[in-house]
Amino acid sequence: MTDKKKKLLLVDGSSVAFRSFFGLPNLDGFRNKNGLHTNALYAFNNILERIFQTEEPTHLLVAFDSGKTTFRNALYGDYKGGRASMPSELSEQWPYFGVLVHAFGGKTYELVNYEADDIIGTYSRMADQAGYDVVIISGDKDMIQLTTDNIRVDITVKGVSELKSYTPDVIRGEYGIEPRQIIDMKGLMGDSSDNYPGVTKVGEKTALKLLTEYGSIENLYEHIDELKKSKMKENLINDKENAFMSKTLATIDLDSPVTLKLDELAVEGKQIDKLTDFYREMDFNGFLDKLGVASEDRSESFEDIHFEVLTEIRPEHFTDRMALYVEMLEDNYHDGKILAVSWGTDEKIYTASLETVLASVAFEEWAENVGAHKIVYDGKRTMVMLHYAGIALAGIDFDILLASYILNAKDNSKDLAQVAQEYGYNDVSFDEAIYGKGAKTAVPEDAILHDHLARKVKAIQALFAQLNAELESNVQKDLYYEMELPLSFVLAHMEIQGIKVEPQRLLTMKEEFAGRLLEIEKTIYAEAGEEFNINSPKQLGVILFEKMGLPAIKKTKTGYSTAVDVLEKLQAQAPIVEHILNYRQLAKLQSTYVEGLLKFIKPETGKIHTRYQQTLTQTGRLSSVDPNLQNIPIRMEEGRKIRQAFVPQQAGWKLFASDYSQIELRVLAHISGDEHLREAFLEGQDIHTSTAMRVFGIEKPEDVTANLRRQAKAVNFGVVYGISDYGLSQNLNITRKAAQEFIDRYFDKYPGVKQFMEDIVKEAKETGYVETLFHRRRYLPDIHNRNFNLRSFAERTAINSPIQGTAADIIKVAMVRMDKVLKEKGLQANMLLQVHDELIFECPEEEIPVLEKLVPEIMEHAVDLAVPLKVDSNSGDSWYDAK
DNA sequence: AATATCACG
DNA sequence: ACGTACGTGATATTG
Repeated sequence: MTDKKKKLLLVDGSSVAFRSFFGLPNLDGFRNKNGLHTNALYAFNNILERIFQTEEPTHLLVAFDSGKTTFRNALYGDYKGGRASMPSELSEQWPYFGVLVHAFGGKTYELVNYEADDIIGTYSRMADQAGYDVVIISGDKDMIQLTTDNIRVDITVKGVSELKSYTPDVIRGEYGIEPRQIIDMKGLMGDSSDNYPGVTKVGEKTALKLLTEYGSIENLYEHIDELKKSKMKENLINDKENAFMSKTLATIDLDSPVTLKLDELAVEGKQIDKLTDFYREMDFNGFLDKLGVASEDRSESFEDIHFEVLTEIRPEHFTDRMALYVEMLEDNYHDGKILAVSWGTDEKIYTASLETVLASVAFEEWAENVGAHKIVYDGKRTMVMLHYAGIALAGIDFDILLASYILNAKDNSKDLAQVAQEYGYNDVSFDEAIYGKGAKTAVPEDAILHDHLARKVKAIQALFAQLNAELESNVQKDLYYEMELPLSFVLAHMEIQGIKVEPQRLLTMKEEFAGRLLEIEKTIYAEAGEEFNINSPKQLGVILFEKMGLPAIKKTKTGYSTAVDVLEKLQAQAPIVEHILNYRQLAKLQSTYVEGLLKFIKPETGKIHTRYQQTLTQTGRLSSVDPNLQNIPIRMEEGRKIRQAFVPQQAGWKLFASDYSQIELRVLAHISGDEHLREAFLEGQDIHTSTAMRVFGIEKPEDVTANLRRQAKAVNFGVVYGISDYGLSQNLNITRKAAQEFIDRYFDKYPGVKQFMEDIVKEAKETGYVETLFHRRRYLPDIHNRNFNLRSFAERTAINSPIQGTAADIIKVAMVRMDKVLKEKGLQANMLLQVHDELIFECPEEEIPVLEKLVPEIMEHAVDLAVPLKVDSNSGDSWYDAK
């Protein structure tokens, strides 16, 4: 029986720490709860993890440089001179690298007067002689001088994400010299980062040529007379001293006075407790979860939680004010499976299986009782889930997720533990730790599941008061209680209601499109002279710009751009271009809308049930997913026909749609108070025509040509987006200079708008955030960024968000009121969809006249602005016809 | 998992 | 000089 061969892993801690820091430059993304930067520690952990797995070392030493000066400074005062000092963001992490290594069961070492290189060199030689395999990890290429048949050196490339292995053979192959000659090479070349000189004008190539011929610096200088007269020879002679000194500096000491014995470097194995403590301190939750034992281990550190698993639910299990949590793993709650339910107060928490809940009258009575107050996490989700279980949840008083989103739209994590942690509550696990992720997702045994749910309920209880108080201090209680929370109930109803879609209409289109696609495909292949994947921008680029020689107008990160604006410019040059544009358009309709929507029609009801994301956008808008019903085609007639498939749920009913006209510009007129913009709306003028008249100095509206109106419209859009000359020039296909002139003229004519833009950016810089009319906040951390791009982006965002956000607020108010009025009036009409500035209803034909009055009434008076709001309405037998 | 493209307001 | 319009989601390809 033979022992496994011993393997020593030597890590240049200082150099790998530096590489870790600069390889993961996302400083803001990696900070723990105390504000400590953790990016380098995170990357360092990754590299340790990886080399442990791939190398399986029996021994480990991580060496660090010690202090500023070493014996090399005695030799050459400027050694490593001129180096920028360590950034504070890295130095604050420095003390923790050792802690991490020790938690991994490894030793660290540093030695006064010596560099990490020398420690590593010394141990590598000791181990080599003792018959170990040795692997060295460093970011410093000088280290490859240490390679032997038993010593491999891995150098980090691209941060720390990749390692390049050096062995004597690799060095011979790459440089044509032996490892021991590396120091001669460095001696001749010098090293700019370590700041030693070498020989003037001698770089890697020359050095290698000389070494292949003469073998070493010593031998070279012995034969220096044999060299032909040249500038290089002169330099060699002049810099002889430097050459020898540099060689010495490059030479790693193999006999430094280290004190640890090889045996003492044996790996002790991961110290799970230390590692857990470390990860917890750094907030490395992903690593905690990966520890495997972590969830158990973590829950040991949790405070004990007392809860009761009920098998029979009775009225005494409920009191007035309780937290409620319903668990489901699927994102899409329209067809997921409830795993279990938990509810409780500060004193008492219960959990129960779905079966138990369904078998109980008491639960349903409590859940449906508006007077029984509930605090939840993601109320809309909870309502829809329970709806499918036959329970009409009512009485939601507070929604933790919704509140955290209002307090900071960045807090839109699905995970309760994430939100809890941000508010300093840590007694609850991340879902990933309990259920795993990806293919490994699994439901744990009941004991763990119920414990997890009980902790969630406890967290919900614990967070309520704090979040509520923060809403209060931000003056956001109205926004929350009057708008967002009631809206979440309205949205739940809309999602449950769904919209009916005729599969037959889509299937007919599918067949037609398939035929036409095939035809266009054939034409394109013929014109290209070969078959290729038209859907691949890469392959298409090769055909258009290489094979056919069309001019490449724009490039992307990965190659030629083949986007519409590019293709449109090439249209005249080759007929294939137009065919590609047609193909693209049809392929998009086919895959995303025809086939895509068909997949979402519920067979039982013939309806599509989207989900609105109420806690996602940074501006306060909703978004729609699975499927997205907010981007159904309308601009092109071809695509618009998709809307013919969207119909009322029963015969004799109609679809009814109302949309705000120019709501964002009206909002701008209000919040900027600009006199001329306000006047235009008050007088009911066509806003783009009015802008054209002012900006282009035209007297009469009838003199504004279609083209001038188009340009004015682009300027108006630009204003809302936080205009820039470049953006406008791109949009209008004009020069930057011309675009700038438009902007100057606009600001000249609308000074209130200009003032607003300046003021709002100033406000953002002072407070760090901007607000809508209803106090919805958007924080702009980049507003002070030194990076021009990031700062400019933040400035444009400061302008756009209050406008887009106020418009979003307004339609939300309208939705809440609309829902209420429909109920009060006992109408059968259902609100089905929201598309940012538009609401879509279905109703019996006879209710159409009612809606025609009622909906614009509510929408136009959702808020009182300095300009009127205007709403246009239409109805028809399909969404297509409600135009 | 990232990138390019394109659908909407 | 810097390099861009604001806000989203779905699909297909490719590394």
